[in-house]
This record gives sequence, structure tokens and C-alpha cells, in this order.
Amino acid sequence: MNEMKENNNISSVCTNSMEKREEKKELTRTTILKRENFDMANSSFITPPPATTTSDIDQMPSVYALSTTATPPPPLNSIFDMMPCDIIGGDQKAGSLGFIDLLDINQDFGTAASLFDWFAQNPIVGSQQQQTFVPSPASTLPETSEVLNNPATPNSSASISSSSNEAGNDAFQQVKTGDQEEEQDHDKTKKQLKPKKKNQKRQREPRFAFMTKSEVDHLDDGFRWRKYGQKAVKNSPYPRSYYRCTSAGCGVKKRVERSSDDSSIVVTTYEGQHIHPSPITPRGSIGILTDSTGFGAATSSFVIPQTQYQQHAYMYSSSPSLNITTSNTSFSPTFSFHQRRSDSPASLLRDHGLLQDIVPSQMRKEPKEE
DNA sequence: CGGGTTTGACCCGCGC
DNA sequence: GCGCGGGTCAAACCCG
Repeated sequence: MNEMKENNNISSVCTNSMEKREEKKELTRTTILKRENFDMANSSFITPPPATTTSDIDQMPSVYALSTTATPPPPLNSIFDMMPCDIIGGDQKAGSLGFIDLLDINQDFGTAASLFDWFAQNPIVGSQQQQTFVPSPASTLPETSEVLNNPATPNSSASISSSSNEAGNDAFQQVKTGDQEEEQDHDKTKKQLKPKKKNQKRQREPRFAFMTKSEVDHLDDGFRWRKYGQKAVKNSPYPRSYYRCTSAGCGVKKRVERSSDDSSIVVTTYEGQHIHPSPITPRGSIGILTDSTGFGAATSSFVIPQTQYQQHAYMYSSSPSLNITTSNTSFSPTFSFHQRRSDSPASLLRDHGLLQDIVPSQMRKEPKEE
């Protein structure tokens, strides 16, 4: 109970105190993460090496990578090596993010103004499918990466069907086709539908997770969220918070929790797709921006859980001299906090904090427009 | 008073 | 079948 209280305090501080948020904005680094099977319950995917002072924000940029073996994977050689992004498919055991569906991220996000837009434009690749994750010549974590072990999907945007994740894909399709009402009803009349569920496996929308090095639990991503639940996470001193988009008809949810191993890392999981622009921003506030020039800022912290059996984690220092591959299929997963009210703490964050670190300056100058 | 948060209870799926 | 744990509900509470 006391533990819960403490956790609540953590959460409250982060979500309620604008001043605190503003105060901590500089301590925030955001990362989309790429992971195959991240066991959220165990939160074991990150174990910062002792030698590294993860608490020292100034130490960033840094890269977390994982390996199932005791042998540290080779250093990351290109931006692709730490390309983070995943889609977590539906139809999964709640809470356990095993069998995460990966999306072929070797694609051009250029036409998508937001992750959600991108989702809408690109089919999901099921978990049983292959992912062309990192076309990096310096394939890191070869022994651990299912991505690398799996044959790459030649045409990422082609394959949708998934043996085990059709439910998830279907859910996604529903979103794509504007069939949100069913999902909404599914939520709102859940209890009424219970009898049905006996025969019908619960469908989950694709999920997208990213990790943020931040002391702020609930990052302001431009959308308005209502917290509808909080649960203690097994084997973690930190609770998991559940949020739902407050926009009418929008069933997007997100979960926020801290890594038990590294309290400075926040794992945010989005589920579903917004059917509306951000109430604060003209477009979805989370923007995937194509950056063929690489990470100009190169100061982000990339957390890359790589494997299903994460047992070891290694940290690499990413340097500005990263070998950035500049193919037209490359993209830099960055979070773009678009236009917002100038007096909002988020704007401060954008202007002086996180954004500067994670979004190359040129991209900040001209946000994607449609 | 409306909207957001907290929190205990409940539901459900899964593993044993 | 049972227990566990994640996810959700909803009443109570808080706050501006």
C-alpha cells in the first residue's frame, strides 16, 4: 500500500504539476523503440550497465541495446542499427508484450505527418511475419534479433496477413476504414458484450511503443488523455498507468510505465489510432519525420530492446560521427511536437527542451504539412 | 459544475 | 479448475 502511495506520488507529480514538468523538460529524451518481444511485465529489457551513469542526462546520447547472449553485440554503426519503432500487434495477452508485431520500418515516412497517419497509410506486418528492420550492413545483435534471423520482407507494404495476428490486423483495418464505432462500443459496452467474448477472442488494436528517457511519466504528446486506471506492475516498483484519448469517438489508449530497471526510462505504449487531429496541434503531434541527412541533433537516447529473452543489456555511446546511411528509405524516428500554444509547457519543451535533442533543426523548421 | 484522477473491484485470458 | 496478472470499470474524490 505504501508502495502504491509512493507510486501514485510519482505519477501525480509528473502528471499534475506543470511546473515540475517544465522543470524537468530538459531531462526528457524520447525514443521510439524497436523490439521484438518485450516483456513489459518483467520490464527486463533494459539493464543499463553499471559503468554507465544513466542518471546523468548529460551523458546522453546513449544507446541501449540488448542481447540474449553474454557477448556484447558489436557497436552500432549506423543509424539503422538503432532504428527504433515497433508495432505491437493485437490479440495478445494483456500486459505481456511478447510476440510483438513488428512493422516494417524500412519505409519512407515522409508522407505521414504523424505516426498515426503513417499507420493509416501502411499495413501492419504481423508477428509471424518478417520484418525488414535494419538494413544495416553492420547487423548488430545478429544472434538475438529475430528481425535479422527472419527473412526480410521484400516488400514491406505488401504483406498484411498474419496467422496469429489477424485479429490485430483486423482491428487495425477497422481503424483504417473508419470503423471506430465498433471499437468504441466494444469498450463502452464491454460488460454487455461479455457473453460474446467467450467465443470471440478479444481483439486488440496494433500497438506502438516507444521509450523515453524522462523523469516525466506522462509526456505531453499533443493529445488529451484521461487516466482510467493504474495498476501495480509485477516485479516493478512502478505502476502502470492507463490513459484514454478524451476526444469523442477516439478510442486510442496508451499505457505508461517506468522500467523497473531504470527508473529514468518511461515506456509508453499507444494502442489504436486517433481519428482526429490533435486538439492542441493542427495535426497529430507525434510526427515521424523523414530525415535523409541523419540525426542532426544526434543527442537522442535510443533504447533498443532487441529480443525475446532479454538478459543482458549493453549501452553504447552514439556519437555524432555515426555512419548515417542516406538512402531514400531511411528515416529518422523522431518525435515532433508540432505547433502548440506558446504558453504551454509543452511548447517550452519543444522550444528548449526535448525537441531540440531529438529532432534535427532543419526538420523543426519546416514541419510536415499536407 | 465539469473534467480529470484515484483506487478498489471486477473481468478475462492464460498457464499450471 | 484455479490462481495469477493485466486490463477496465466506475464510484469517490479532487481541482480549477
